[in-house]
Amino acid sequence: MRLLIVEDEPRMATALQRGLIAEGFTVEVALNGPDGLHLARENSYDAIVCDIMLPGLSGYRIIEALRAEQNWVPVLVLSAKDGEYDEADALDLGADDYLVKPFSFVVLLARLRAVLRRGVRPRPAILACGDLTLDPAARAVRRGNVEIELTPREFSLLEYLMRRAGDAVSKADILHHVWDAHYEGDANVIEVYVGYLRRKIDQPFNRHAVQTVRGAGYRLAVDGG
Amino acid sequence: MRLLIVEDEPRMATALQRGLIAEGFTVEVALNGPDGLHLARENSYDAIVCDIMLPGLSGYRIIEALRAEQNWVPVLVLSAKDGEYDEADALDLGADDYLVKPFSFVVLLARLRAVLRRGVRPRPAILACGDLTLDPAARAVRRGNVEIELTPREFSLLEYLMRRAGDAVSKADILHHVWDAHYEGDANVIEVYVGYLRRKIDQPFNRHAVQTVRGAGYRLAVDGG
DNA sequence: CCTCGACGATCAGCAGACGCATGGTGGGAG
DNA sequence: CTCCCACCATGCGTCTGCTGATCGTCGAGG
Repeated sequence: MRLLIVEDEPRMATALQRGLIAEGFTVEVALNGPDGLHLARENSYDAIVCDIMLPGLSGYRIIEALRAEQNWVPVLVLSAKDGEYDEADALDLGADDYLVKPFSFVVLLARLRAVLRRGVRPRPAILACGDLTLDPAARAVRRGNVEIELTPREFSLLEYLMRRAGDAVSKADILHHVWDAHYEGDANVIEVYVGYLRRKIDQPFNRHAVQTVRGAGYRLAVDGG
Repeated sequence: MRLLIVEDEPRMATALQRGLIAEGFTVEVALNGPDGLHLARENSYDAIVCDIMLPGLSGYRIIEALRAEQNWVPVLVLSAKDGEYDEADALDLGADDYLVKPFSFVVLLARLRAVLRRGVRPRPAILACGDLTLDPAARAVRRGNVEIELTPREFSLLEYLMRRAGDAVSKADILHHVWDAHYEGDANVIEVYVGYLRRKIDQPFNRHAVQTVRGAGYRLAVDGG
């Protein structure tokens, strides 16, 4: 397992490096932001351990840049900040975990292993199908650069369909995940809401973004219609 | 997005439920370990938020049981313990994240979103015979790159034949698997539906993709006709 | 090679299921 | 009170699944 540590404080960097090497990892170290981003771009690591406060380029920007380039390497953030919004921001930018200094080495190890176990699947913080995008954290939907206003129900429905983009999703599934497990009403609500959604997210002269799969349910076009 | 909360303290459970519902999630609650495990087994959640100290069955055991059954639903653990080894244990058992009480709701949300990003996606499983492909998850059939629209019955018939491509499949088998085990009607339906299929999936100037084996049934050509 | 019977293919038609639009109701927030 | 959101009910047009009848084809035996 090959790791990159991005940490500007030399003593911390060295301590981490020693500890992780002792645990059997292959470890490289960058002492500032730009170097860290450069190394992360040029090499393929199994995970990155990254400080937030870095000279030259903050940890936030590094994660943002990597994710924008479709680089889904797991990133574990270290930070002296313990504000809840700092943590939430880092995670919503695409970090995989967040540890507040001072932290225990055992915990770091466990979290590192948890993050490594998940591997490098694409897990964008913002869902996209063609030029249709949905940001779960900001609860925002856009077609290109145009923001689309959705009601809460419409939003949940679209989010669920986008997380399963390309799959045919049955109405029972939709009812369970977007409405409620013991929802008793008519499945007709789904049809109504798909109708609402289409009016808002479809573009003229294109096919529906939400396709009907007769007898099976609905499918969100991977290219967003 | 459908969540399960397993938490024995009623006030905490209710608070979480309210907050998460307000964020647009579909939420169910279990107030003890056995109920939680039961619900997790019977239903399909997008994520589980699980306390560790539970009456009847600890959170550890729940995760362990689910993972042993190949259930990889993302689990976010909550705990009042702050011993570092507890945390390491939970993560190594297959939890996906860990929060120590008291925690910030904003952070819980962000971590939940991070955990939801990866989802559970065993993708491939696309059946192919020559350039004829069938994707059961997407409920899509194509000849080359051209999408072919099939009705539900046509689709299940083709799926069954493709899963047994190259075999001669008897009409009794087809009736059992595509129709119903105790279907009483005329076996002529099969002939009718094979006809429908051929019209849609055969290419001109080629032999039938679904070949007739006189007196025995039908066989799907391995090369797709 | 021809005949005949059994098996398979095709067709038209119908009943019911399905999906969609629309307008209406009710309840909660401001 | 007003607005908006979630949901319900109705009606319509289309599609699907199936039936029953007819037509075509294969192949064994003479």
